[in-house]
Amino acid sequence: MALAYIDPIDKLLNDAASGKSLFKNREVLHFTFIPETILHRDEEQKKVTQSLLPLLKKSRPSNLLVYGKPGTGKTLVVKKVLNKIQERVKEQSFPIELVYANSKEETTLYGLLVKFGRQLGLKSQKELPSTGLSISEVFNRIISTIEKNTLNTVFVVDEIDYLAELVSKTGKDVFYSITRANERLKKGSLTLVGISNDLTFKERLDPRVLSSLSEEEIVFTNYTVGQIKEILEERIKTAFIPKTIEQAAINLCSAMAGQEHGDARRAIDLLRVAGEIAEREQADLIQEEHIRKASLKMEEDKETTALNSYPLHEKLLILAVMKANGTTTGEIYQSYKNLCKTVRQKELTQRRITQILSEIEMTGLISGKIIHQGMHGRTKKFSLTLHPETIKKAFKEDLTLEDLL
DNA sequence: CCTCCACAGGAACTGATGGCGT
DNA sequence: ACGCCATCAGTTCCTGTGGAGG
Repeated sequence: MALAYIDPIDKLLNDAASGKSLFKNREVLHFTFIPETILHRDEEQKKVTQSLLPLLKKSRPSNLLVYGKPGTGKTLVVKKVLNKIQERVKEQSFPIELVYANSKEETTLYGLLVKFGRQLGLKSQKELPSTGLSISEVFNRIISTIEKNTLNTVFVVDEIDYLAELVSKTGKDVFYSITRANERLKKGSLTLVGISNDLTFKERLDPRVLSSLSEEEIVFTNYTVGQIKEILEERIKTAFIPKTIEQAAINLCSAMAGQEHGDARRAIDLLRVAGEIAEREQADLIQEEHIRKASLKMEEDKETTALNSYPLHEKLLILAVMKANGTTTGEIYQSYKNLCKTVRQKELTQRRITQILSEIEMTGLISGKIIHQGMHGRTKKFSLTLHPETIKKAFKEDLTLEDLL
């Protein structure tokens, strides 16, 4: 007699296969995927194109600075325009070389320059080692390749404010070198397109750099809730099978993203995650409820990955903050020292701890507030902004922290 | 009005890492 | 083999500070 055993794996696989998919083309819901239509950005597209027009005539356009909050399509528009121009010029003997780098992804100035160099054809370690050279040497090599091949280069620096930070930290004049590189070039040219989220970052820049960097400026305005809705609907047409998503869900999704400074990327992500959740639940309609779940999930995922990516002492500190919730640096430090003792770790100095605390604060996992207690001195009070359960769950895998939970 | 607390947070430095050019 | 360069985590030393309590 056959056993009435149903393999749980088979069951899940069967269910998944029989359950219908809500997606027609999931790819469309990734913001990086460049769609044919970028809605509500005609003005900006025009402006960007206009300022880069000189490239067609083999001359160097002004350096360009593009501002806008996250998810306003800045990067998309810039990339699209440049790609089109590049295509146009392909047949001509004066090619445009397009290099793109996101300063946020590169932790160092050196890394950023290397990334540029790589895209310009300095592929091998020999031509451009990933470490060991001085920054000016890397820069010289980049310049000489441009010259050698007579390239019209366009450097797109995303999140240029981060780069500005890096530069100021090391005290190097790279910006200045880049913006004035054209004076050194006998052949070829170099145009800088900076993209920034921070409208105030200019003020922190060296005035000499500023004058040549921001020859032209374009500001991307935030999307309104209505515009986000239209963008979503456009994507939904290609991404989902018709009639799988409730109108109310779309409204909620655009409203949620709209409140957060009109971030279209977030809205699209939200929709995708909601779709995935609905699919897993075998629902055949995406409803408001799924959007809410998706929002929660994304929030939690973000927190968990952030927590897990911290090194040991940062984790210990978060635990210390958790144990001594809502208390001062001094108390947290005590608590932290105890934790160190139990896991047999050498404790760091208080100076370092304050630094780490403010680093963690920046990511938003904890929040701090400076308080003055008169003759009891000045201190900072920290408290968790997330659920202790989330932390416990995230740290469970870390063996060194096992017995602290 | 002055004092003095309990830290905040800047600056400069160290030591390790990793890899260059010569 | 040697000096050099960039970077990172961490340390040492430091100056600055709002207001309760004298």
